[in-house]
Amino acid sequence: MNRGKKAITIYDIAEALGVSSATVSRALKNNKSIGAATTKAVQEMANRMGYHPNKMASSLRTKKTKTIGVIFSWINRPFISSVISGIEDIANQEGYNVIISQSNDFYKKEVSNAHTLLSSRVDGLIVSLAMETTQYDHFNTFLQNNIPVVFVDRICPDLDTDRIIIDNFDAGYTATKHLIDQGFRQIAHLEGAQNRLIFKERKEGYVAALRDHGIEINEDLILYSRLSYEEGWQSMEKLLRGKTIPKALFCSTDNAAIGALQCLKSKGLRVPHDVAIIGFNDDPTARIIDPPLTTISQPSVEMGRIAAQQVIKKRPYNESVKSETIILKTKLVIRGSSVIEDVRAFYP
Amino acid sequence: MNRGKKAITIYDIAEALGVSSATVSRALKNNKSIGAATTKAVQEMANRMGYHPNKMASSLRTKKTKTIGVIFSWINRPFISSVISGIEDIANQEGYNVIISQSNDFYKKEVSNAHTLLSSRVDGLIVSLAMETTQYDHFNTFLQNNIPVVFVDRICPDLDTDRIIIDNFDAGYTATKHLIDQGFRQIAHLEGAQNRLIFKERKEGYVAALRDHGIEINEDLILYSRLSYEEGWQSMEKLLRGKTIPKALFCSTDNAAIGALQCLKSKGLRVPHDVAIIGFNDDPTARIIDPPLTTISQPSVEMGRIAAQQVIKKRPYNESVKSETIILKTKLVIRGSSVIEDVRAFYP
DNA sequence: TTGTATGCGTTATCAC
DNA sequence: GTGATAACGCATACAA
Repeated sequence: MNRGKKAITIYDIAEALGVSSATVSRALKNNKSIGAATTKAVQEMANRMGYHPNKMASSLRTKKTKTIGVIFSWINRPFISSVISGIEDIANQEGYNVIISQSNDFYKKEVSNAHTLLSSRVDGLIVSLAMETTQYDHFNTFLQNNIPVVFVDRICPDLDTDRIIIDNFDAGYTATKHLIDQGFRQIAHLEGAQNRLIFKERKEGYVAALRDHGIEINEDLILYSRLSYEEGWQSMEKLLRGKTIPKALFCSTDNAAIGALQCLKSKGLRVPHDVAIIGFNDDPTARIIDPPLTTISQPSVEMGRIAAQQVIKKRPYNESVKSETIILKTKLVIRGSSVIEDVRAFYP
Repeated sequence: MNRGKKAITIYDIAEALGVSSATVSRALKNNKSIGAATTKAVQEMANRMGYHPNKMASSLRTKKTKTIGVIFSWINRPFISSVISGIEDIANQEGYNVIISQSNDFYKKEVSNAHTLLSSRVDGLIVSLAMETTQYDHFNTFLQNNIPVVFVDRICPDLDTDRIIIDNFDAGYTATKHLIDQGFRQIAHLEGAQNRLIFKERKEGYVAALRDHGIEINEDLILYSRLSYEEGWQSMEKLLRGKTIPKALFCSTDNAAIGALQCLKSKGLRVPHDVAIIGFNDDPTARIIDPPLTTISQPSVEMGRIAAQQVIKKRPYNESVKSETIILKTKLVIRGSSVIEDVRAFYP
């Protein structure tokens, strides 16, 4: 089988059956104007001949591609790959394809990805912004052409589009309050890039919780980084060298929290007895580390599903609803890293 | 901006410039038969008008979609999402789109995904088989139509296609030998579905290593499961209730290994002193758990990159090379879970 | 209930 | 160098 046989078209089926291509086209879509017998004959023949409809041709004609474009920073991160899994789930159910691209947190790559997806004439776009991005022109063409854009997690405050998010302020507040409730008052925070709303709001929640409980904000206890494992470790070292060593720590990612935790362990300090820790995301590592990490869990797969549903079910803009912001619930998962009486359960 | 303006075409540019659409088409592709001045004018106008080429039309005409289809079991797993990240990386570099679908380890979904991707007329296919799959007809159409199919990790032994794999036998052998070298002789194994080659070969490596060192195979020490965290835990419990309690354990996934490890810890047993453990994959959890898990690491991102390169660069079948099997190196990452003199480093 | 004819936006084959 | 035109495979308005 050396030469590629060329793909079967509706014309081939039509010829084999002695009917017109129009009839075949209709019969394949179960158009009721076609007789039951013909319809059956066409579909059987299509099967027998190994027909696979050409999506390009159909899309060109109907101007619908049944394709969702996706742009995320990195797809190999627990939270993000779960969101994508959710997107793919619904898309598949609804007969949509998903084209995935990653920005690697670069503005330029995000723009280029957006252009590519525009050329692919996606029917909708799901985006979580790159760390760098502060300009949003590359999404305008989508909006102008009435292609629904849904932001997930790292949203765009300036654009009036659908958004699927969690209440990051509330989550930050809850996490910090939990530490306060355990009796801690010197509470540090590892913050992320403040031009991304999620990190800004988590920090604001932290600050508000302290304020509400009469605890003064100590800027020395707030450290900025990109919140990787390594940076979590380094930040902890910096904190340990500081004037006031915190008794507790709220981190805006699990990675940073776990880095900090390992740093403490490496120096013979105990968690939570010397420093209590809370992370953010509930990555698989969180329940595995010893002590297991208290953290904020987000419904990642669900976020993806909802995002896909929004894109697919989206009403046209000229109806009453212009854009929707859907806020999902988070959960404070309390584990050993923040609670002194260590009732730690190994089993999930 | 309520009504969607319809997308710009080469005709719009042609009209604006008073040239023909053919000239525009050529100029946009930097065809040298077009004068430098015209070319420049066209490209500038295209930019100014916000032109984005319609991929559907172009694909229909050229019969090339510049799209790679991908089928994996689940995309939210560390190893797999890294492979995909690698694929996307190269694809992006080469101007290809990536359409992702997951089989959820179901045969039926894999077949349906394959059909969808066929309809999308992907220029190539990258697959890692579902757990269930034992029939491979759904890939034949691709091969007959000369669409390159590359299997990654979970390959198809019956189909003559490109493959990107690791030497699972060697890895299983190396892992087991490492345990033997530490002085262990009662070594158990948690195996996966034997109809997937990767698990079969890992087990065969384990068996061979034991044989080569004069250790008898004890079938009671070989337990089958789907190798999840929970199943790893349960398998460990079963082993602990057995006649001969193993001194060491080689698991075909990190998840199972970590489940087993946590089970031991929950019962007050110590790793590696009571039971030494080795996993497989080097998931992020492996270096985080206490003690850190000795495991086999695979170059996951690299596997993805190579798979994408194979798909894109693929020579036509009528040249001399028909198919290639690329075997990548694995590495035994030795950590605290398998070595008694616990020189454990917390820092990566 | 079915057939005919046209166009979707590109590219490629001719011709000039 | 550039222009006219056909063709890719499908869906649909209009006829019959």
